[in-house]
Amino acid sequence: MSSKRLPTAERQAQIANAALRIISMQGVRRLTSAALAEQVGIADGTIFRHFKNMNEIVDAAIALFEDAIAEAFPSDEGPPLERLGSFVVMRLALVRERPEILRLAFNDRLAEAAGQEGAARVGQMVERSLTFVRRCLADAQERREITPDAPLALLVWMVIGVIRGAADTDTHRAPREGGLSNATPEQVWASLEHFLRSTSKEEEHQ
Amino acid sequence: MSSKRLPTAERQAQIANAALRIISMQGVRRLTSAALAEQVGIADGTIFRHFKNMNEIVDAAIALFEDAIAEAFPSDEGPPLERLGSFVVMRLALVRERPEILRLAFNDRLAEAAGQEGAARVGQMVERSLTFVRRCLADAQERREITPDAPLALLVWMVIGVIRGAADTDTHRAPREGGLSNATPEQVWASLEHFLRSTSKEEEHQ
Amino acid sequence: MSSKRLPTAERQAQIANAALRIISMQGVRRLTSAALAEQVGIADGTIFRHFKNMNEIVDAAIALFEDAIAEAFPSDEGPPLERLGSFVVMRLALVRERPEILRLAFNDRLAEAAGQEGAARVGQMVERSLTFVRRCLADAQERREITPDAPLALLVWMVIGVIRGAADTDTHRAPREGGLSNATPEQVWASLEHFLRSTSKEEEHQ
Amino acid sequence: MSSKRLPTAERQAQIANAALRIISMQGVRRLTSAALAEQVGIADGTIFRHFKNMNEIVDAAIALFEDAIAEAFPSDEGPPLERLGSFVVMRLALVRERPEILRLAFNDRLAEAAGQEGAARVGQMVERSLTFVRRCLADAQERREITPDAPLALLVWMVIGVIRGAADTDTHRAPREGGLSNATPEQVWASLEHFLRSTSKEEEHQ
DNA sequence: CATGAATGAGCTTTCATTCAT
DNA sequence: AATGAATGAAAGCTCATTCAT
Repeated sequence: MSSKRLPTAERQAQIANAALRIISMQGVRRLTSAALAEQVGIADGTIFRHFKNMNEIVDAAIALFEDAIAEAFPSDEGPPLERLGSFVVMRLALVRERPEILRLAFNDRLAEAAGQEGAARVGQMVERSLTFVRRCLADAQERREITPDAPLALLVWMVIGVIRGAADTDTHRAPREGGLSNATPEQVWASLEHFLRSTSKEEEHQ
Repeated sequence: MSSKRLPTAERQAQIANAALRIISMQGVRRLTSAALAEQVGIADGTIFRHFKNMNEIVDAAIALFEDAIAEAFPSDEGPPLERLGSFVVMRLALVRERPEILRLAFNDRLAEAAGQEGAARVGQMVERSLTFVRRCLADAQERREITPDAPLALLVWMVIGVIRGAADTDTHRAPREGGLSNATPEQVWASLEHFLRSTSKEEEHQ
Repeated sequence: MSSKRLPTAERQAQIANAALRIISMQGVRRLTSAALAEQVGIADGTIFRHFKNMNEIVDAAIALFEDAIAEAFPSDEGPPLERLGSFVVMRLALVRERPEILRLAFNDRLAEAAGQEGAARVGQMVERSLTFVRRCLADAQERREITPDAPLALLVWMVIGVIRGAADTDTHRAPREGGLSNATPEQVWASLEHFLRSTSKEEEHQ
Repeated sequence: MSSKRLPTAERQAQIANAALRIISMQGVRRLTSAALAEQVGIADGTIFRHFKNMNEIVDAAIALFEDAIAEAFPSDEGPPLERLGSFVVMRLALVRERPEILRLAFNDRLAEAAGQEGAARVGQMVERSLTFVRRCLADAQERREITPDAPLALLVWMVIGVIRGAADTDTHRAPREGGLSNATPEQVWASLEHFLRSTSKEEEHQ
């Protein structure tokens, strides 16, 4: 898959990506130095010219994951439901483009391969996403754009649930009637937003 | 952890349970015959008097999982939102009582340890749950108990998202302000139901 | 294969016979306590109620072998070719009736399973047979019943070769044209004797 | 017993040879990866960089056996007793030079270690040898160089018996009076040929 | 006597890691 | 930088042997 004598930086990237791919497609148990070497197209011993040991490879894979997630955060400015919309759309796009990334977030695989410290890093990114969503929703509730009497956590779970569902559907399962697999991220968000907003109308009418 | 000379059936149950626990708490890579033996309190060789090999242990663990999930299905009778309510409450209760079970469903760990065939079995239980939820929601939409213009898949993901969220919150993370960790399953469902129903009121007013 | 609560002596015989059978039909590597137990129809632990350990089982099997061989020795009296004839006929009969016995003699399997001391015992029985044949042939040479200028060892090997050949043919291979598999032991000996004697005629004619 | 860092091909040869040696000198049960590694002078894990598993090691050993036997076949041309003479001499030489080879042929050890398929391969080489001898003898009978009224199978067994006897004598037992251990292969064949031919003279005289 | 659960040593195999080439 | 042979520590599994029931 790869030729000879690349600079370490490039090889490191190849290896980290291969690790991410293997973990998310075949599982942690298959993440072996031999499997990595084969994917990258080098001899197994060569792996350790570029990384001190397997832990550092998983660290590098986590870094890739962190970067990808970090890029999929919209700005903190603007009206809450707009911020949330950007977030959802970006995440759904990420699901489509790099399905392996989000599969890891909802799935302790990377964490497992990474041990204590790595698990914490993955957990932090997840936490940061939850916090982002929570803040948007809290603001929206305050502005009465969505119903304020639904517990915040419930709303967060529902929004995150949609992203998870999309991640699962895209990767595991065949498209299904009533599914949203061929809806664009924007269409999905439109439906979700409409649904969230609709709950507040009721209050106004009261 | 255990006394001596138990009948095979009992040991098998102990071992399968230990496997479930290890996979869900420590990850597939830690599911070793030594770890199992230690948890059960027997020597490692003894494991294989009770199971032919590790695969069969994972199979047994999957069977436990299947049984637990199968028991957490309510009847198919009755009004849709009532059925859905029972389902959600049962699943949330399962999350509280046996947190390791649902962590597996949302988490390819068991599947990974189990290979092709085992993965399929886990997938089927998940699918069956999704189908149950989808049917309840479709019926509710038909009866106009919830808004009919939200895509069905979206609703399914939101409901499932709540269960997943509960599963994650309960196990991974410290309770948090705005969380629902100390709400009872019934309270969580009440909020969720209120929220779902509120969306249909709007239509009536139009 | 067997019922419950037999006296030790009987079980010992069953077990030793089973060992002989397994070694000669399936090979030393398959001689395990579990395999023995299964053949005899008892639980594996029970084996060691009747024998202290596997070595003693092999010893007992060797004893069976020794007895069978010892019984297949004719008297030392009489004209040499007659003695030799009895010997050959008895051995060929043994090949037919209990093929596993002679397969072991020509085959270090028992010896291998038995270690140093057991190997020596098997070797002794073989030696005793060789010596018997050698003596008959030497006497016959002296009496000019067979040619005296063939080296004795050569004659011994040829006679033993016939017995080995019969042992192999009977067990391994399908009967073949030109074979002797359906000749009686007596017929085989008649041919062999005729052949041996024929070599001496020549001398007489000189 | 060996230095470090040899190319795989060489190590494979070393390992296969060691396997052959161990099987024939110590028995199948002693053919363990540890024993092989020790003989070759490497660590046990290293064995499996050169062979996928023990089966393949036994296969390689069988290949060595096959090659050695195949080389010890003379041409099919020429007068039958001359062909047979070459065969016998070559085999006796093989016995002297590489005693482990022929011990395997007369001994199911390799076959046992090799399972079904391997056993068949060993059996074929044996069969091929028997066929060669049978054909020589049949031709010789037709030409009246040896007596035509001895059953062919009997003659085959006697000739093969001489080779077996030599193989056994050389390896197992101390040289003995009346033995042929210090006769050259050519001398043994001379005696054997003389003996075989002598049987036909008789007929001429009749 | 018989059973079968338990043990622990030993075997095959895998794998991260090192290092001579 | 790259290779691939070598290492040694597990991991999975087998088996003789013990012993509570």
